[in-house]
Amino acid sequence: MPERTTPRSSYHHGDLRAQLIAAVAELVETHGPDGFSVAEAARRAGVSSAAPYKHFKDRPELLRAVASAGMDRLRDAMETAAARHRAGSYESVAAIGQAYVDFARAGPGVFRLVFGLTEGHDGDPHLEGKGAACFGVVLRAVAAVLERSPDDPIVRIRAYALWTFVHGHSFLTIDRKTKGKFELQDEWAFLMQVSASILGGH
Amino acid sequence: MPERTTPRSSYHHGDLRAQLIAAVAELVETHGPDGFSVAEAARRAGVSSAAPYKHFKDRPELLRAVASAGMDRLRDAMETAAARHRAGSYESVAAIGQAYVDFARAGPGVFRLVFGLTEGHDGDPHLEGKGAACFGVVLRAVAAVLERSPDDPIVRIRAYALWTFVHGHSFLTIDRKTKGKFELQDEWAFLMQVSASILGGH
DNA sequence: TGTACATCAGTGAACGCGCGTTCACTGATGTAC
DNA sequence: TGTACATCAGTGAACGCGCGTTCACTGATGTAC
Repeated sequence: MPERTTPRSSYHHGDLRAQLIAAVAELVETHGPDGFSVAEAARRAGVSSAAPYKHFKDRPELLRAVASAGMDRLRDAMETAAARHRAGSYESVAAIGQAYVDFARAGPGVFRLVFGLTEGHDGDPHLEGKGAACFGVVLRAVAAVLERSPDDPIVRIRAYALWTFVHGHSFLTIDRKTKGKFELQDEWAFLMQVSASILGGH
Repeated sequence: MPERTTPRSSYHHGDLRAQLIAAVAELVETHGPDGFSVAEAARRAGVSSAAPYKHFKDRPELLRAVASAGMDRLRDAMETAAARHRAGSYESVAAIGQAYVDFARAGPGVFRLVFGLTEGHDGDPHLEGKGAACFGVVLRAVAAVLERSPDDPIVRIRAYALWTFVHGHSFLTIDRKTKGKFELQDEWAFLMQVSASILGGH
């Protein structure tokens, strides 16, 4: 449906920037991280193909904005999930993992984009900062479980192992690589079990 | 360097199919899974832009061939790595993981392609079969450690957990998401430790 | 061994297409007086 | 409250580009006799 959802009443749009980001996110979902065009995004926002350039310098900048917005939503989801459980519980850690996987499943294209944007624009400090914020959520949860500082190397390596694991599960899930090999019955139990086996050992 | 490496002597090329696959693999490394064109691949092989169509129906078929070749190399690397250690040892499992990570690091673009080709051409049975073969390598190694059948659900879930973990580490590594968060000192020790903690529990 | 011919793997020119981006423009908005 | 004007966020036409794919073709190769 390449129609804009809310027809514009006035000459000025008022919300174009956000709507372009949303349109690109949709396109990325259906056509992959490179399968969008500025033109198509403009079309979906009900605007001429030149309009986006009032808000974004060029195509890459628009794409980065989409990734950035995705990172924000991810961190938000992780924090909300963690807050629903007692700090220091395995559940709080598993819940972060579950939020992560759910985020990936809800928008595989944006998920891939968020983590695959290394191509070309390596080391955008803005994006890197947001990525670090996400890891911070995991770090604090793990620190609470282990009753250690988030800066403790042990906390860091365990947090990384957990992240790695959830990240891999997310990717394999959205890429349907589990098909025919392995059918996961109870994802929550799986997350709890692996969290425990990574955090439980000494 | 968009030059072909071995200048063609005769009118017939003799090795075009393989050389196109190699050229696309290179392009995918530098420009991402969608950043290649049939035209550029032909140019690199020193051939007219129509020539590839003698070997591949269309662009997607060429891309699938690249993914397929990548899968072959990956399975090969895993099998070779496993064979270097005693069957049933943690080392054999960690070695498979190391081969996997090394493969990803050696060609991040192709690695991403191999696992991200879900877009559009879902469920290519040929590719799915090769994926299953890769998982089979892990499955057999884990079965040997646990002294159980590869069909045992416990073996399957542990193998999946391991795969997940190595897959995630591979992605985070090639996407440089570890930068500033966590510097892995000894990857082999890391792989051994996590293998043990996933396989060692009961 | 020589020749006729079918087949194969290339050529190169051409097509239509959609894209990214620029440009001079114009309608709407907000603010200073 | 009214008006002049700067600024902002759009328009729409145009550009050059490279791509995917097709087509009629041709040179090289292998095989049957």
